[in-house]
Amino acid sequence: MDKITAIRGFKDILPEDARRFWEVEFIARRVFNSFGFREIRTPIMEKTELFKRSIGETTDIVEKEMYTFADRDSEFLTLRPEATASVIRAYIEHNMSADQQITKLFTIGPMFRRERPQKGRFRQFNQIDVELFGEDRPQSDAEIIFMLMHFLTISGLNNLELEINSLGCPACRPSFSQAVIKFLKGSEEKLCPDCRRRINANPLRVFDCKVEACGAIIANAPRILDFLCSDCENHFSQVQSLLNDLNTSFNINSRMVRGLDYYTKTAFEVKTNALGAQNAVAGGGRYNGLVSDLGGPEVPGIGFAVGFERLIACLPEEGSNKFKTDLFIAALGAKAQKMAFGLTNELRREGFSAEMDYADTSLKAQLKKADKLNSSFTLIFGDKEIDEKQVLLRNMQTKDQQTVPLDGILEAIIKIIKER
RNA sequence: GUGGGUGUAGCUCAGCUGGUUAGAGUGCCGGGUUGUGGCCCCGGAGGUCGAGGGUUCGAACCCCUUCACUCACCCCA
Repeated sequence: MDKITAIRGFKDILPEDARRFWEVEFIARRVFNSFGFREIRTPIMEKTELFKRSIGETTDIVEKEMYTFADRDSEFLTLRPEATASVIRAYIEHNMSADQQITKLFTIGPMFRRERPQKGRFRQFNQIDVELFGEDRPQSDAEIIFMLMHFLTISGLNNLELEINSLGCPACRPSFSQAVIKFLKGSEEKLCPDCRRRINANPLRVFDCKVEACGAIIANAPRILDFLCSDCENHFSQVQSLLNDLNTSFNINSRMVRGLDYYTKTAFEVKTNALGAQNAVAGGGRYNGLVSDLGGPEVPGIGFAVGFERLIACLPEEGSNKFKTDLFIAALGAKAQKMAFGLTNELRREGFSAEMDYADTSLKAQLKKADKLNSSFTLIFGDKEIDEKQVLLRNMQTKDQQTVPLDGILEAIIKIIKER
């Protein structure tokens, strides 16, 4: 019989990692709440149309990376490849813009993209996603970037590099795009095959090509920042100055483009050196036209996504965070076993972690098990102790052993555990 | 979708130019202590050598096919 394994690119999160996920989620909720963001949970599947309209028909994500299938009534559904579209859909659907001028939301959960897996890249992966609607002033850009950096820092990451750029808006980006295409066509022969393809498909992508020859050419390419309209330019310089006020250091990367079509004005990325080729731990930007594109009101928005697995991969290895057990009960003989079974579960009902060995093996084996479970105390008793109405309580660290009257044993144990 | 690397015990890995019962460390179970854990000593269990085919007297090792994992490209968190 063949073993059934997990789907390629889908990973089990084993207990040790699950705990780290839990810890980071806990920090995320606390930080985001203090900045006024509230959690929303949206379905992991949406109508395919939603992603086509938001992410862009010609992006790689939509063209070849989505898990899309026909439902039984032949409607096309897609496992979400990112969260922004779903959050905006919910924002529109529940008329949240009518509720308050500014809406701050975050969501945490799995995303799906059918890419070839590699370090830091999986087909199912988790993102922490934050969105802010209804505010276009540069303060909101700076605030959300500041919050992101703060969150990553107190999660335990260091050596982070924040890069920002402005991608312009529908008023100024087209002239830049044209200038880029013109420039690239001028030196088309010297570009790598990928970039030649990109000239037509997605010209801005040429900017982060890793081929050296392309890099040399691109160094002289037009820069988006020279093409910004006065509104975008003003916005961008204010974002910079506000970030400076918040002591948030950054680099301007005029060659940074973002993969999704909907970004306008501010775009940002956080990079780390601990991830191999997939070095972006978080990325985001402003998307002022997206809400209305999806059928909602004219509401500006800005947001970011953190790669959960990538974040955790950057965290320093921490050692002894072993699972702890308050009490192990070593029972010898049938009568003691029966009593231990009740005691173990009563203790659990009181909120303490308790374990025992149903196998009724040697005391040595049971103590070994207690040790393995990292228990603070072990209660030891057999027929002799039951007859004498006195049981033994062993402190596993100090090896001290005391006798405890069997009468009122539960309360006595709880008291001792609490005192520890 | 394209390219490179790797598949041997639960885990990490040895295994020489092909040679007969495939090893180590660690983990697991037991014993040394008839009722006392960690350290130490001793013993045991655990493998269709990723799968299928081929070459050969003989294959973990060579050849072909295939699958999986992994890294990188593409792209992205």
